[in-house]
Amino acid sequence: MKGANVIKVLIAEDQSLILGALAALLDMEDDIEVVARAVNGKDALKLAADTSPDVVVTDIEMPGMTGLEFAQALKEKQHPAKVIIVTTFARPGYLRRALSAGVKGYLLKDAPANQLAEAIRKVKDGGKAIAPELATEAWDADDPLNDRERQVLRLAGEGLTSGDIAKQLFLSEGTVRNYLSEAIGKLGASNRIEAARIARQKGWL
Amino acid sequence: MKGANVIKVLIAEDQSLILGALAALLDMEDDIEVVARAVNGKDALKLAADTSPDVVVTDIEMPGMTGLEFAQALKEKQHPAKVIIVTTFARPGYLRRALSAGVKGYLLKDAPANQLAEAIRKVKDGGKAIAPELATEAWDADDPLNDRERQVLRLAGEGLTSGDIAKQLFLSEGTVRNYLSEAIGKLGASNRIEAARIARQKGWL
DNA sequence: CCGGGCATGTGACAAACGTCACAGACCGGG
DNA sequence: CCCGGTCTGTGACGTTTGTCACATGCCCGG
Repeated sequence: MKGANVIKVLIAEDQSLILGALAALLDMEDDIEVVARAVNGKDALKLAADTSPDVVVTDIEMPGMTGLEFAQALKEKQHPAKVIIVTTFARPGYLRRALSAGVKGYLLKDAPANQLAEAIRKVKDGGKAIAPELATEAWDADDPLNDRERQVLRLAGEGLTSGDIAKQLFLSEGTVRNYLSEAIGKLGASNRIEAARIARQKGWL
Repeated sequence: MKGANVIKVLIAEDQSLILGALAALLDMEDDIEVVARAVNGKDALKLAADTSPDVVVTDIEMPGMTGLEFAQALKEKQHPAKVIIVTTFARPGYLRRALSAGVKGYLLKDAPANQLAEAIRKVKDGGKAIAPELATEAWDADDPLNDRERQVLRLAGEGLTSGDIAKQLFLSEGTVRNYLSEAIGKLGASNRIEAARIARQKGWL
């Protein structure tokens, strides 16, 4: 549990207070050493190259580059570090995207505090650590929206009218209404507001 | 910095991982001792009575009883503990409600990690600790909504139709439309969706 | 008791929304 | 080449939304 056997960890988290607190939590473990901290994905990418951590712990929602994009980038660079996502959001869509980015762990912020260290050890040894409440329902539904529907729905969720959306996407208003109608149908909603809410909650944005 | 001079702290935070991490962070300080932890406002209230902490650090958004309601309750019981709010949300409405509940500190989760301990010491000594980015803009706008408008707008933001809202609140549909129209006007929005978005973002729910 | 707020309801109207059937354009595979 | 998708647009239709003027009832202070 010492010397060369220490697990080197990089933490990425945009809320500094949480970042510091997580670091303090992990530093209490004998076999874990926090070798670097980053407040966004870009910094994390650079620091990962410099400090070659064994495991990266990252949030998802960060300004600039999200944790998911960061994991994707690490994978493309064939960096050997294992990635663990720690997030507030139990959204199946997030987990799916995370897994296809090669992420090895996905924990929720309301998991017990000791699970983080456990997950790090497990992942370091080649295992996986997925939050149990998500492991099962991850595959309950695929994102049924296509790109246009997603774009239109996102803008509708901001409060734009069909006409506004049409102008922004260079479509006719009728077409926008058609896409919205499609999306509402696919999501089982009864209007654009509910549809946007559902899509957001599932992580389909 | 030891013995009777240690500051006794209670932490309330619904995300266990963050709760544990914050506790670890504070336990590193010689003059601070975490005497209790709670994952919601109700537990916090009971533990505050049992352990008589000097300072309570609490999140706002927790299931059941929010941090703001908790602060209010502590004040009504005339409990001597000072309250520090730690939250993600820089919403003027929240800060205002917090201050009128007698809260002594209001920090954002993206503040530097060492500020929490600093804030605790400051508040313990009778001072205040308000996140600087909020201190100024706290008074830029008052919540213009009345209770009915708030209720109606909240439901509208969920995607309910005017008719649904009317049934739920035992109002006529026309009245619901009137309240919505009022709210939309007051908030400078152009439809219910935008109005809900604005109100949510300002912390007026 | 009166007057003025406030909460609630009504009716009417234009605008926006949601649905549907359908049509042209394009693109790829057989 | 034609056939089948997918994307986009149109027109029509009934429904919901947003706005406004106005009515009713209720309570509180003078």
